Amino acid sequence: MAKDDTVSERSDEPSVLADRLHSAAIHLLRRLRAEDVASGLTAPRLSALSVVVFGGPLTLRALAAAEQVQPPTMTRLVRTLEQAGLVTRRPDPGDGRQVLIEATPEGREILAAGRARRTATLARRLENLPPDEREILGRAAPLLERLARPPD
Amino acid sequence: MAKDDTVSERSDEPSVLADRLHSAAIHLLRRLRAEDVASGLTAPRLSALSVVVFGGPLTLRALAAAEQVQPPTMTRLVRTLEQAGLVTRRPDPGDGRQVLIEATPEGREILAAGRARRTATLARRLENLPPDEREILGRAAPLLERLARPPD
DNA sequence: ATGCCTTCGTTAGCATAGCTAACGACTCGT
DNA sequence: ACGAGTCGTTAGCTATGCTAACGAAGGCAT
Repeated sequence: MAKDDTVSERSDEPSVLADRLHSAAIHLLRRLRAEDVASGLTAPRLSALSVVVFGGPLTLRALAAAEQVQPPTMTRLVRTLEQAGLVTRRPDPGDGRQVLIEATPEGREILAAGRARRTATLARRLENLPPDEREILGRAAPLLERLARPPD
Repeated sequence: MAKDDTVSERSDEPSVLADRLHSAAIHLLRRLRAEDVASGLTAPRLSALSVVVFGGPLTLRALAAAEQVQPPTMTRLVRTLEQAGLVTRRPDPGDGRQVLIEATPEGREILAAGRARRTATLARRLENLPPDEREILGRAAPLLERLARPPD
């Protein structure tokens, strides 16, 4: 192997790059799980709540699609958020089948606090990064989000 | 909010960047889950197998630490890999408490095939990316892996 | 050499989060 | 008005994470 491939290896081969991004995603999430527990909001809950807070009222199906999860999974997720008083559910006035999910003021507060606590560790380490490396990550973030989105 | 912040927002604020990286990691993994199922190897199994294949024989505890998971979780993970014939477990000759985990030839084959299948979708999309964007991701991958590692 | 303390891996039991299948309620087009 | 399609839920399964508790093995001091 190359002498200093630990950090500097520049995976130009797409399949290798894909693999490394995938591996990095797994380990990054495991790394943050501890903070999740402390905040009382697990990763999926926090992620879903975030969409509800910033995405305004939306139907359960839309929320499930946004989170790339099947509807039953989102039903359960929303129920726990509702029981915690972070979101409300009300029937759509125009279509009785649909349910509109909206964040409560408390949900918005909790989200802000939870996000802060959860990303504190990561943010601290980002602050200690050299500016050029932080710059790279700053540009990579939108690309990663795009990669995670459905094909079109 | 800004009009076109969906993709182009350049999160310079560390806490915002941390949050976006976290969100991207969640969605990226959900995106790849379908391929996981098809390959018969879930994300944690594939990740652990990868460490065993490339990290040579190692103890269960070391593997758990490498995967940032508690020992009981790794015990179960290894058992399923062993039942699938992808790894072997043998007692450490020098220390009867420890167990050495090693990949079988079949494990190496399956890993290669599984990784290929799993990352195929992602790799295909990476190939379609403009060279400059792929370059950014190529440089970001090692940084992300470093971020996910324990402090020091 | 004996005993205590630590370390390793396992078992047991719990919570969460994903999925599919099946179903009732509702809408809509004909 | 009725049949087809859509929405959300329930039921039930699997996988993955955790902590607590335990037995087996090693290490060290006396």
